[in-house]
Amino acid sequence: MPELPEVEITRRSFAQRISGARITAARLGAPLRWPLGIAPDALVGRRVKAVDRRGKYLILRLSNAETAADAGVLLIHLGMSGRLLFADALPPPGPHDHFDLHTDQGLLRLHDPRRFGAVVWSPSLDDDPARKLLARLGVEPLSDEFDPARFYQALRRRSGPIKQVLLAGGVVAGAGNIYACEALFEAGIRPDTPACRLSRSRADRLHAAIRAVLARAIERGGSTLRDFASADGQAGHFQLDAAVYGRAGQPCRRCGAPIRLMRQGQRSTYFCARCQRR
DNA sequence: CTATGGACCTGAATGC
DNA sequence: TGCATTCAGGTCCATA
Repeated sequence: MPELPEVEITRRSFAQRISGARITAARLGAPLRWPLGIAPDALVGRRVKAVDRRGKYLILRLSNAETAADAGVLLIHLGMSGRLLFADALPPPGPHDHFDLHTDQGLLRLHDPRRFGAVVWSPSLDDDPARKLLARLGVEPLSDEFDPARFYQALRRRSGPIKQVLLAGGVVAGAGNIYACEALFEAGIRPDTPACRLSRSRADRLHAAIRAVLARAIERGGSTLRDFASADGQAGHFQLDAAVYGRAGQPCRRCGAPIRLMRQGQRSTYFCARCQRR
């Protein structure tokens, strides 16, 4: 479900409301992608200081309720079908509700039918398992660290198709299947172009397109393809703006040629063969 | 080191 | 109607 914009929208929808909350209980459901790494009861008495984001991970920073000392982090990943809810009260957990964090300011729940998501406790971001999970992520696309010259240099070292390089997230984090397709359309680049063959000026266009597409998607509240909603239940609207994603056979909004669909590494890639060139 | 394919899991949509 | 197949917003791991 969630790429960077959906994760960021989710973060914004409950970060303020949960900030400072004292954990009163925690419950696990069916196993997720990785084990929690701590007994749920051991979380009781800690506070949620802040909610940050790195790539597609949410980071709940915990502190000891009495001493205010740092008390680890909870990394939350939504996988393909995950979604968070945060409310004063929620119905009893159903078969797809795999993590409940009860606090004195509300109940945070992870709902994830496919269970590719995860909730992982780590002593700090610099310790495993958080360190290991975050180590492979590329730069944050909306930060100053993402700059055109370094982006171009990083692409020169990759021979794979640019779409798959973006999806892998090792160069720049956060673009998934929707936004990788959309950014490549906006930059006029065919998704199967070898990353190392992009000129500096085309890499610059792609750099700008990635930023613009992700920023616009956040403004629109993310994409709701089937069931995405923020932690307070708001659906997103970016899917209505999509130029190529999910539009196979429909006319390109720019030139009218039919949008094409191809497989790249067992993922669907949508593109306009007239507007996007190698 | 990089690139590729398989694995994980459930539910909805499609095809015969 | 029923059953099999395909596809879905991610990413880790083994293999070459």
